[in-house]
Amino acid sequence: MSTAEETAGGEAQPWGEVTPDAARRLLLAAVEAFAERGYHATTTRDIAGRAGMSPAALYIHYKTKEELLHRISRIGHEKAVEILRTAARTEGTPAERLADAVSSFVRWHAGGRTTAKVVQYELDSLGPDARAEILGLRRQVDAEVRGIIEEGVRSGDFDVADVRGTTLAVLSLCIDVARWFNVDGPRTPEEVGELYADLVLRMVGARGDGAVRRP
Amino acid sequence: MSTAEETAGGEAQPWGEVTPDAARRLLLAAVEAFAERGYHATTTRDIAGRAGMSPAALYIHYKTKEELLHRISRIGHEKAVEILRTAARTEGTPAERLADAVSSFVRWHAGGRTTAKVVQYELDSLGPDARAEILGLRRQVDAEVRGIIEEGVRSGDFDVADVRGTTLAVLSLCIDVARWFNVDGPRTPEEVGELYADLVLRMVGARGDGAVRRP
DNA sequence: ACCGGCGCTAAGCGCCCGCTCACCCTTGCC
DNA sequence: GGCAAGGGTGAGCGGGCGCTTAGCGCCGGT
Repeated sequence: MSTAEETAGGEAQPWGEVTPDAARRLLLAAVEAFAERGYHATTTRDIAGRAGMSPAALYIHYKTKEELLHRISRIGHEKAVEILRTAARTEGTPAERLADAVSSFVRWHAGGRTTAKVVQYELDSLGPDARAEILGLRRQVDAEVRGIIEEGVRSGDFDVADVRGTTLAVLSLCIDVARWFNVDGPRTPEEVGELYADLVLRMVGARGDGAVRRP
Repeated sequence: MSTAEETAGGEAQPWGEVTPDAARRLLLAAVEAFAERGYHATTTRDIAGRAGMSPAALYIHYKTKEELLHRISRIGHEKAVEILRTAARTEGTPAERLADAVSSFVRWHAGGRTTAKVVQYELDSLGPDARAEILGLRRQVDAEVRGIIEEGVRSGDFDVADVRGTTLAVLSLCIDVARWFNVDGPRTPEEVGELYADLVLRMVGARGDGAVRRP
């Protein structure tokens, strides 16, 4: 009713749901710092400083430094599940849905590289409980992609020998974008998304898509 | 002349070239600790403890904690270049050489996951000079794979629209194995290597390999 | 038998970490 | 205007960090 809830276009700004404004600024500062230097190398003083506050202010909104990472990780993973679920539920052939899933997932990793890096690579910095919770979300991510591939195999659109292994490889390819993508590099997130969608369609042996393969 | 220099089989034990025995034990302990907890979360006391020595002993063989990471990273990257160079220089079709490069590179990441994790994911923990040196080795890694793909395109064996982007994707796929591979999981490094070689041949549109694609 | 030197340790220095606490402004309600 | 409440601050705590230093035991050479 009040502020910043609209998801009109599709992405809007990602952290609209974090409600006290100071808490959001702190979270955003933490994302930047964690992405640049890693969780363990980031100090609470650094996070507070980036948010324009004193070190003590952090502990009004978050119990510990780890809670910051936990919150970031959960929100990020929920977004990832949402992206893949949306692609999986649209209408179209398995090939179209897989291409949609891969290109939007890659766009998210490339465009929001800062967030994605923290979400994908700082999992081990969480304690056992938080870690276990996040692993549940990762299983959902895997299940969405595997579902599309399985359906393509059943319908004969895909030719895949090892469905679980190929699913893993497809996700791995998308996730690793967060490691190497460079905002100042030669490619836009959209271009990488398209390239990767083509590559993945080839990986699953999709008929009649991507490259010229019609006799 | 004296000890442990033979590379007979191909891999032997990886750290044979680190000469004072205590220095090698420290390096091995550092690899384990960095892989488990990350560079910044690892203490020099932990490294020395794993090697069965006092904290001060570390500084007899290494100037700083960062020098340990630097040494590990350089040795690992040199091994990576060597693996790819060997595959690129063998005789055979581009498809055979690419499959060889991918499967052996993946085997290295999966089998030596501990080392590979440190080598591939702790680059940013190095200082600017060491980082720049390692980036040079990474450029060699990229060049080896790109060379094979370019040759396959020239000979008409491969069908690739974006050579640089595809090279990046192939390497990315292999490297990310170090993140997810689980020694207690269902796949051996050899199996993953074969699966990935097939997937990569499909990515480059190789004719007459891997899956049934003959009319 | 002596001894120089190397590999190693016990102790500890100075620093900065995550986090706490006592207190202070601002704001909104009566 | 009084005042409770909540967001914010300055100072600082206990502790663990990377790294140093003084000195000890062992070992090969003569």
